[in-house]
Amino acid sequence: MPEGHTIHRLAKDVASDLRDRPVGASSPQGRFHDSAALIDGTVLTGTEAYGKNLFLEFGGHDLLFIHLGLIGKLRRHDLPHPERDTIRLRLEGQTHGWDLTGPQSCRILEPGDREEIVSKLGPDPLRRGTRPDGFLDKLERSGKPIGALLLDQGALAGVGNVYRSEFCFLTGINPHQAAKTLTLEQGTELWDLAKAQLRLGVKLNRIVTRVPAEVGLRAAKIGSDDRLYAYKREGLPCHRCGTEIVIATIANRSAWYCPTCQPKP
DNA sequence: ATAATATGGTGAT
DNA sequence: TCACCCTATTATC
Repeated sequence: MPEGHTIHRLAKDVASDLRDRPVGASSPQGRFHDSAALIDGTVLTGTEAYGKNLFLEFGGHDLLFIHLGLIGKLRRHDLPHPERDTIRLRLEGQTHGWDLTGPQSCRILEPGDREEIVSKLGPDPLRRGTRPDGFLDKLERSGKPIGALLLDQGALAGVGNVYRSEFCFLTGINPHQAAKTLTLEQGTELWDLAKAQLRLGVKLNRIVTRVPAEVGLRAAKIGSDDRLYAYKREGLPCHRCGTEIVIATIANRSAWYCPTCQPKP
């Protein structure tokens, strides 16, 4: 579920449900009980997404940090909530509530913590006014494969394992190619692509890389397995040339690409 | 019933 | 490079 587009979408949706009103906070699962009591009944004063990191501000000063990790979910429910014994944090507004399960992190930050977290991140293409310089600098110097750099949150914040395979496909770049051997034009193309694609991801609340380029927006009805070009498509024919998509391990995770459309230079 | 898997990240080896 | 964390869903016995 969670790449940067998911977190930005959550920041918006949670804000429109709960912002500027007192929020009920609890921890049915128990592990977050004391911290939930701290913010229970206070006003949600703001939400912020930075890459895959989510910050919720309560009472104008308490900052709650959430990172979903691989399996975490933050789900919206009508009230009353359905029962479940794994809810780390439950937030309740007037008409809707949000349940957090399986997060990698969920804690109240101390002063300075937010700055420390954010300072380790590369530019987030979903944040307004952000420039790609930090990403392009890393690209220029890094001997890592581009498929590894795209997953590095310190180089580019918000891209995950689906988008990295898709961006390499869409730019025709082989994911094994060393980042520093790419041209500035290719780096800029990757940045622009990340910006456009993650924005679309926020809008659709899912990753659909095939739609805008080839089919047009109304093709949201496209078969749910045909939304992507490469991710998890090993052995299947490339949507552009018919060659079988192959799988490789890059930066400890699976990456998929078309050996014809994305040849090694 | 048990195992494998998942759009992530950390900390040990 | 690996083991491990957290949960839910699907696949396999």
